[in-house]
Amino acid sequence: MDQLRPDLVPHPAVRRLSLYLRQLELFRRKDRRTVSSKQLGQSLSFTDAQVRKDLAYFGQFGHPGVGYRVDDLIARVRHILGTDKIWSVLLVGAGNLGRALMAYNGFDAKGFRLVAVFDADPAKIGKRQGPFPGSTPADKRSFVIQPLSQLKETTEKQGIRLAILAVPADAAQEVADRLVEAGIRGILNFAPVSLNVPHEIALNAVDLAVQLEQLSFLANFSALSRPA
Amino acid sequence: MDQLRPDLVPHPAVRRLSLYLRQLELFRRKDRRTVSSKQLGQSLSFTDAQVRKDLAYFGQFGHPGVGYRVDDLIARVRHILGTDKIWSVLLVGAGNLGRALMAYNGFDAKGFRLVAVFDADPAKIGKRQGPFPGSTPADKRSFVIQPLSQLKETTEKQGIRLAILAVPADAAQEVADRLVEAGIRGILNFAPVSLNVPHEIALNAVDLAVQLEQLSFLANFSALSRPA
DNA sequence: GGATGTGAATGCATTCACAGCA
DNA sequence: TGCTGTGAATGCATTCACATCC
Repeated sequence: MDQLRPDLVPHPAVRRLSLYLRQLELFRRKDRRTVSSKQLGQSLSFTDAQVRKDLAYFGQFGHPGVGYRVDDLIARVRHILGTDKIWSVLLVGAGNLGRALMAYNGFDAKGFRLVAVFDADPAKIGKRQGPFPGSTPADKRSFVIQPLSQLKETTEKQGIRLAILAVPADAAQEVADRLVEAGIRGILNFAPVSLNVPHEIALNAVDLAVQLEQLSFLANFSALSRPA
Repeated sequence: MDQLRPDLVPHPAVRRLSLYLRQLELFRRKDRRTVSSKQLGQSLSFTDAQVRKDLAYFGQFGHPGVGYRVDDLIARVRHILGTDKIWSVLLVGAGNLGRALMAYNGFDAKGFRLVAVFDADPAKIGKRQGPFPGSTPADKRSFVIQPLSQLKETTEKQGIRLAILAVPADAAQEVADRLVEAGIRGILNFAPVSLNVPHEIALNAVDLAVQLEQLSFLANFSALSRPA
């Protein structure tokens, strides 16, 4: 696995790997010990062959006649995805979405920890956000909003490698540049713009409008293309 | 265009169509009158051939020697995506993410309008959320949280066809079932679970963990696979 | 010259189908 | 028998390359 050449792996396969992990964790919560490619596939509407092929890109994890041991496969997939270690993550943008992300407490279980929050607005800088209602008693985290000028220092000091970008569209590219400059290795962009970053920086985007437009397109025609 | 068979169109092409639209609107704001497939492609890191092929799935919109008229192409793409009309959208889940979505005011410009919000929590029902700071003066919208029991009635009365699902994972499937029952045609799911819905219902999912895991995978190897 | 639209060629990803193992 | 892992076959999507038009 450590000799894995990730550029030989189909991108869609990596995406599905995350979904397999999510389902496996669900199976484990239900105390399932093993799962077959068929069962795992069905739970996600993929074929069994797809599941086996995807997993086989990364190694031989299964047991013929038995399936995959749930615990074991979870550990393997986490290792492949790199989430068997904890990633420190920073957030830029303490607006509405930013606050929702600060309040979200599903990060830790997935191997991510939000450790710093930045914003350009002087009115917000230095203010403390949180702790948030609904967070577990053990997890009364809160964040002091930092100015962008501290991006590099904080990133280096805290060994942060991933960033979530939740700023207005017209600020996004500039912030992205500064993130790269600060040494960030991957950016999750929620701003509705296409960012330019050096090719060695991992980039992922979530655009609400794009998502809704897909639905709009499909929903317009679902009546027609219904077979039954 | 109205005779378009959307099942003949590659799914990735539809996704890119949304991105083209976003870029076109950007070009228009900069008062560009026409744009070539090459320019449009470059702005998104696609090839010019990709852009032309994608657009050609839907019709002949370009002018040889000139390119595409920005205004015209925007109108065409909107029509294809179905966002030349306004879609009423409902939201289920008035938690942190739900609140961020209520406060978001980019919906209207894209052809969507959030018109109703539901939650299962009796403590929230009947309460008014908003208006939200940062919204334009003309747009002081607010929402009275409705109980799920009103899902069907509200959906029908207001002609709502799309839903955004922002509830905890363990409630998501049940809510999805009720949305389908209420006559919803498309669901955007933010809960980290795989939903089962009838195939004629359009479904799109955004899972924060999945997004971050992709970055984690890529960032782990970006140092290795750097060519320069 | 500068651009589109599009068949043909290529390249990827998915699916099939089966040998081999528990 | 039940299931994995995997080459071979298929099916999609992307890219090429060029006829066509302004």
